[in-house]
Amino acid sequence: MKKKSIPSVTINRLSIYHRCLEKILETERGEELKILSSLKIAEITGINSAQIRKDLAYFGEFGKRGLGYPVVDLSGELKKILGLDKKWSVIIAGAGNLGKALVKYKGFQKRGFVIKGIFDNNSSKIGKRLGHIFIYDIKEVEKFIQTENISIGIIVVPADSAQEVADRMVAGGIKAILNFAPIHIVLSPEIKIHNVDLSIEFEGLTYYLSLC
Amino acid sequence: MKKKSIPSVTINRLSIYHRCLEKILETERGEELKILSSLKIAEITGINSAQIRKDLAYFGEFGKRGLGYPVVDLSGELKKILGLDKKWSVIIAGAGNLGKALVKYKGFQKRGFVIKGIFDNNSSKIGKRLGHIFIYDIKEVEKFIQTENISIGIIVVPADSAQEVADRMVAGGIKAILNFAPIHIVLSPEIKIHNVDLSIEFEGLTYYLSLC
DNA sequence: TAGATTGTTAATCGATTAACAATC
DNA sequence: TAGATTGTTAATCGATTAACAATC
Repeated sequence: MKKKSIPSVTINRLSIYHRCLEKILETERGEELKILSSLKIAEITGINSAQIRKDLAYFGEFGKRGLGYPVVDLSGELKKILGLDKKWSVIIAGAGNLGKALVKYKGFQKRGFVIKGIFDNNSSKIGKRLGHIFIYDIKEVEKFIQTENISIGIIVVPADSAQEVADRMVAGGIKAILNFAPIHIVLSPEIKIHNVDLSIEFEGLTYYLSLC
Repeated sequence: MKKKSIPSVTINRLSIYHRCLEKILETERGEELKILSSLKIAEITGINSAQIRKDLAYFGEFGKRGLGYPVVDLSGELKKILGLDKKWSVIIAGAGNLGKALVKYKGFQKRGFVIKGIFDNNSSKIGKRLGHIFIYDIKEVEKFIQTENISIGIIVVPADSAQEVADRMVAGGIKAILNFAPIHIVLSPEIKIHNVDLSIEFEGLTYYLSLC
């Protein structure tokens, strides 16, 4: 709860720093790399070292001058800042291929995300399971969010129904949405929405290839 | 081949404009919306209208003053700019869940992307198919890229092997990579690489949720 | 202490947006 | 013509990076 608001790119980079440190803790069994300079982190992540120090300075003084940042401590601090010290309940709207891939995605458990249910409007899917997760009728999503205390909704439905699904989620009380549907969803500003748009990524590449 | 280099966020937004226009052409059967003002596009996409005009102005004068932008013409121009008037051959490295979802992803055909092969190092997968696409040994990827003239490689292997796979792709002559592995891949600068990082997106949401 | 690296300020860079003359 | 919207300039905003005093 800082005064000056923190750029969202900074938060994105905190994720990268955190992952970098976690990896070091996993592999190098603690001994050698007790401490890491911003220059060393820069080398691993490809991010400018001044940027790293500035990003971290938004949240406190985690470093030791002349030495660097203690790996264990900083990793723990970042974990707390990013809310990865808590468990988060998640639902997925859309029992398609991408929904399936997300259900099986290993990174979720690792970060304390628990997928509580999948929702779809296709009656041939409702009542079945995807992985080990039950598929419910999308009409039940509002009630489910309330009773199961869901924090995060993932939208992997077609663009046409994405706005409607998002509205349902918000009506149920969801606070954050990750949207994979290629459409601009409008919600009241206190709901956090992030968009992942694969087409944009691909078309950035084809634009570049066309120049050659 | 413009002189002043164009911001990559501008290219991303061109994708959004293009998609917006295509959708209008699909739904409104041509009649009413022959022309669209930047203000109207702004309304649909959520992007500032001055921004839209500026983005388009990098590439030419597509609008009619007093009226707006002709939908069909502008859509065609954007299609050309983004290289979507050509076919692009693609390979996927990693026959996991995400690879599977990508193989089945409808948006590919629509944009002229043709998936020519999938590559993995798991001998129990090699020789089988994912969807209708054959799975090859990752060791053959260099040769395959050369002989099949592949332009785009998609990396959906674990972080540990991503750099190695990328190096192989580049050795084969690939020019653009879309990387889903959560690691910083280093390549010579003429190779275009875009990263899609799901963890970062999620952790942006949990950071926000933790503030509440 | 001398050497190294942080935390932070100031300079730079680049992107967004407002404003308006040009013009359909 | 009068009204509307583009294309473009100028102003604003914000993010990145260099530089360095503070300090371990």
